[in-house]
Amino acid sequence: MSGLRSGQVAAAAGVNPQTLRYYERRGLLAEPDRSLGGHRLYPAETVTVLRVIKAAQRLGFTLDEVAELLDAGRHRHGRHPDAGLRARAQAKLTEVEVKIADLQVIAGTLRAAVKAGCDDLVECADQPYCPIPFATIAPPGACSTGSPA
Amino acid sequence: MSGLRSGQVAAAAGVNPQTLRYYERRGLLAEPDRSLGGHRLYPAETVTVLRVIKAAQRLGFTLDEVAELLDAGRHRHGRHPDAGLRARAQAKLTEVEVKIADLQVIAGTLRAAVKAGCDDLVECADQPYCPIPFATIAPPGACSTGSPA
DNA sequence: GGTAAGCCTGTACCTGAGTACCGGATGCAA
DNA sequence: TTGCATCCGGTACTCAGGTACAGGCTTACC
Repeated sequence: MSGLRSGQVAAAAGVNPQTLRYYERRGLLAEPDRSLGGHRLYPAETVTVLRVIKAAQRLGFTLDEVAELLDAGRHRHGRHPDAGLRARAQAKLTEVEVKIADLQVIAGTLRAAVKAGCDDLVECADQPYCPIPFATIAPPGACSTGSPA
Repeated sequence: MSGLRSGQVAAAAGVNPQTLRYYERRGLLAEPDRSLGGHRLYPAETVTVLRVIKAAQRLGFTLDEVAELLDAGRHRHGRHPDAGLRARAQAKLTEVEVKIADLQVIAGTLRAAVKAGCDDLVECADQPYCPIPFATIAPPGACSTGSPA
């Protein structure tokens, strides 16, 4: 027995072996047991944890957020309402929806630019027919929510 | 006369003065004339160029891409079809559309997770009812285009 | 001509998520 | 027991798009 070596875990989860140490530093993976010589020996469930991390990242969570999510799961869930995955997923969903709306505005602008046949940005900027909103263009995420939280 | 000083240009365009030097290094802004003492003196149109840069960034172009776009505009347009703003805007539009589709998949997954009431990622990963696709989750942008270019 | 604000160059730092390299130690199989 | 793959730690680097700081010079106004 003993456990899986870092290379095995990395291969099984499809990540770079260095990433395991990185996640350990970041608090996403618990420090595993060691062999007598100091090599890491992981329990099999580490592979699951890694898959979970990758899935959460895919859903838009940062590593810090993933670390909190994992922690929230470990410390008995349901303590206070913000801590759970459900609430955070809801918040992240809102974020993603805002981002989608933002990109849709951008797509609309690009479509208009293509249609209008703009072919030189600097020249265009002075023309009245150019659909690109040079002056009023907002930084990403600046709109749609009334107050900055 | 002489031109605008860097602080004036930066203020007029709403950017950090350091950013002007940064853009100059990156090839987005031409090297301006200097005063006898070595201070930069910008023509008024630089403010327009900065606004254009910011607008293009907002539309999803990287600074390298913006530099190319500006260059393409300067070197007489219409040479070959890829070079123009129109073609690039079309390509960028496709990129943005892919990103939107990707985020919509993510939003759908988050909605499903909220609805299913998942509350602990690691536990969830072993449950059959959990809607989060841990195993099959793809890296961003991996789908929808058949071959990796 | 004095003084303060502004500008100069060069270098270092920031975020986020890793990846790469180094010299040395360990694990495992033949 | 030898040899080689793997792993160790620590450090440095990557990408993108800036931002900050230090130490010194210039400009502008009174």
